[in-house]
Amino acid sequence: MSQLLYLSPGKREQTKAANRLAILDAAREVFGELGFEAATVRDIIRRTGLSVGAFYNYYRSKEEVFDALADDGARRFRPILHALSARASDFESYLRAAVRAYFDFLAGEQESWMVRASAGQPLPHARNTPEILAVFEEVRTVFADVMDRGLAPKVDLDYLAASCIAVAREIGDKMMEREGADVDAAAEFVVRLILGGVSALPRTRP
Amino acid sequence: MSQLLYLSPGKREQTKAANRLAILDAAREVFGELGFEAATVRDIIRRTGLSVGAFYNYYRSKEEVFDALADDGARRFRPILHALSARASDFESYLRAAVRAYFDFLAGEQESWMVRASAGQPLPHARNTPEILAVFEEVRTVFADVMDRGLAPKVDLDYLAASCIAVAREIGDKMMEREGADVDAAAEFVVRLILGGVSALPRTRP
Amino acid sequence: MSQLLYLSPGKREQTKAANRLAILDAAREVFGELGFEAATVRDIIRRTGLSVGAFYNYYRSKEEVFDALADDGARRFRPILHALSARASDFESYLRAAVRAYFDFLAGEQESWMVRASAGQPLPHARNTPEILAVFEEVRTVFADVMDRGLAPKVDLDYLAASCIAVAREIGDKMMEREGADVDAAAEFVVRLILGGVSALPRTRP
Amino acid sequence: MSQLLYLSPGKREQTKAANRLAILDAAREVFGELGFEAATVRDIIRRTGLSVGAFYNYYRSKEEVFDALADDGARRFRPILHALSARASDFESYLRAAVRAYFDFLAGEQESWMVRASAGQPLPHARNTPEILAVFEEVRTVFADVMDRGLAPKVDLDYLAASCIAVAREIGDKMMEREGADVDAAAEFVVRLILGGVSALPRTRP
DNA sequence: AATGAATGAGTGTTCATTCAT
DNA sequence: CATGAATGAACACTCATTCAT
Repeated sequence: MSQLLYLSPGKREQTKAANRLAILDAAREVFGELGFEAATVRDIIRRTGLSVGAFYNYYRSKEEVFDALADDGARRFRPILHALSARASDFESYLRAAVRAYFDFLAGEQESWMVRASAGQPLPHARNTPEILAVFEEVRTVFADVMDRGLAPKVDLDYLAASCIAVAREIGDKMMEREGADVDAAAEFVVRLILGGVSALPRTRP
Repeated sequence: MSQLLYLSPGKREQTKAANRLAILDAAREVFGELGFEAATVRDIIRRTGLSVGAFYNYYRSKEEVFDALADDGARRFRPILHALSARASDFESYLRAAVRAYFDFLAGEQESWMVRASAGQPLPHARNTPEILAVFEEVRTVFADVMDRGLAPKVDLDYLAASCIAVAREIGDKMMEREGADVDAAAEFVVRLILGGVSALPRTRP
Repeated sequence: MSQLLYLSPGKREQTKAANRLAILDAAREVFGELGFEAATVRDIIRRTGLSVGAFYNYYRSKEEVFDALADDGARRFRPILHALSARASDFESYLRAAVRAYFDFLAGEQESWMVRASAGQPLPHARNTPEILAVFEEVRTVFADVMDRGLAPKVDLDYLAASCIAVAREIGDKMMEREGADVDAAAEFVVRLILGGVSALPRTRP
Repeated sequence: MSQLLYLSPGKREQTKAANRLAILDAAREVFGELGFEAATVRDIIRRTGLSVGAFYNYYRSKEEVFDALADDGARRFRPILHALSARASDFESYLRAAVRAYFDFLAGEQESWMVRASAGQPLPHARNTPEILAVFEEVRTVFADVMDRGLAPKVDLDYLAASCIAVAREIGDKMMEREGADVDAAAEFVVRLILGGVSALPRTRP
């Protein structure tokens, strides 16, 4: 009655991985465009050509893809940041490199976002890609390290990290919204603001 | 007209106003905790002890409370900001006052938020109270004005405003999360960071 | 605290009757335009300037006004029909008079209907004014009487009455829908159809 | 593509078709008994044993089933009527055949109706199955054709068609309400009434 | 009596998730 | 493993009806 088409085990694994990735990519787009709540599982699988059922073969819930996205983002951005921090000889050059890396990451990540933004759609009610969230965590860690190594003055770490991330993120978004995003100018803006700010900040007592 | 007038409109109006406010407050909390999409009308009215129907007696839709919230926030914060900007003689004193005002506003606004934050609930998927959004708009306007009056160097207005708001917001949140929020220290941090940063920023060609 | 405006008892009764009638009239319009289900109590009282509460002072439910409407219609049409049947000397003249009376009644009743019909609105999903229903019952009774008095051949009473009513109603509606309703022509059509039909009908065995 | 094909599509398609039909049947009943507005989607699916969700798997809205019902009715009755009109050599035989066909259609359609009618339920507030509406349109068309071919005298087409339909429908209903419906007698009644009536009708000037 | 805010069951519809095929 | 129909809890919103004033 029912006929099975067998694939070589290698091929099988390959398709599995491909499907997993396809779902992840689709989810990234959809969550970016619609936000977590508004996005539906069907929105996601529609872009993959798979079936609803298949989705649940790879991820146990909508929430799980969301989280997987975070892991994925972090996994891909962390090495970049670490390499930079290892190579860094002073705070300024590290910061500049990190901001650039972040903006590039952003630009690569958010091709979908640009479509929406330039289409002037009525901004969705929710945002905050899980990837970005993960990156936040990463940045904070690296920042602590940089400070430990004496490359930056000891100021309120939590506040500074939060500020840097906030500014980078905000300017990043603003940059993306402008016609013909000028990554260099935006990065320069962020770096100078932070650098100037840090030098004026009250030192923490060790 | 056959009309009996029961003249205790005071009490009636009173409860009406109270209910309207109760719904607004509850909505502020719920939207803050859950985001617009995830928040349900029932979530809101549950905190007021009213009925579903009552909600729709006061607001025509979920969207309308959301907007009312924005109006409310803007209406209450705008005058404060305007007064400050009128009184300001230099950028530093204006900025310090504005940040303080914002933090106080935040502290008043978000008693509910603290409950949630300390309860360690499983991070909500969306945030961004409409009130905050309205304040954003206001701040940007005032900033432009301050710059026009020559109280601050002419730098990329959009980027600067966005940065200030982002930093203030982020530090504000972080401050609220800490035990025994030190408003003074937080404000000082923000002011110095911005001020130091601005002085290092590239001037825009007029 | 609460102040009562007293009216003379006469006036009081007058307003009560007026309100009762106002509700009835409004209900006639609304049911005609929207149908029973789609019509809301608020639709009705909105046209009277009264309050929701007042509605329930006069009628216990939406259904009750609907029924009251039927009673009202019957009460007003019955005497007309009876007078005609008393005066009638032969079936043809009775029928002609009755159809005319019905069409006039219809025309008077349904000024509201015409508005809707001519506005080409997308026909509502339900109709059947209770008034019409009551008239149906009345007509059947009179018909039986006419037949008993030997003014019409004895045919299947139920079927004949039903047929006459159906035709009169249908042609009445169609007539109302046409530009510049020609009551005479429509009545003549109905009368001749029925009369010609009756003469061809199989007699019932007494 | 990694694809397993379970080849028992017959059963799947079978249940799907059955469900689609079940919903249609249930909708016919419910709309007939309650009218479009009063009928709820839940009323419909309750009779199928399916879930609310299933309903929306087959029809996109309550309105869509309603329309589907019309299509269905027209689709099934049109061929019958057309065949008759093609075969007809004179008006009388055509009319008789058409009335019979209509009554048979009615009888087949409305098994559910009988249950309700005999149960003496508190008369529904609205009726008019979309199927019936569709049939109306069909009949009018065929009638025009018959008249064009000279099989019937040229009288006010609109009025005649409306009358015939009204009579047939009314007598059909009445017939169904009687114990042991006598289709022959009812049809004969209608045919004679119409035929006799038509011969007495005023001719329209061509 | 008149008023209009309060109530809550009920409506159409969506969507995450399950499960027979 | 893939599929997509089935499920039902949940949602935003409506409305007949009640009741404190």
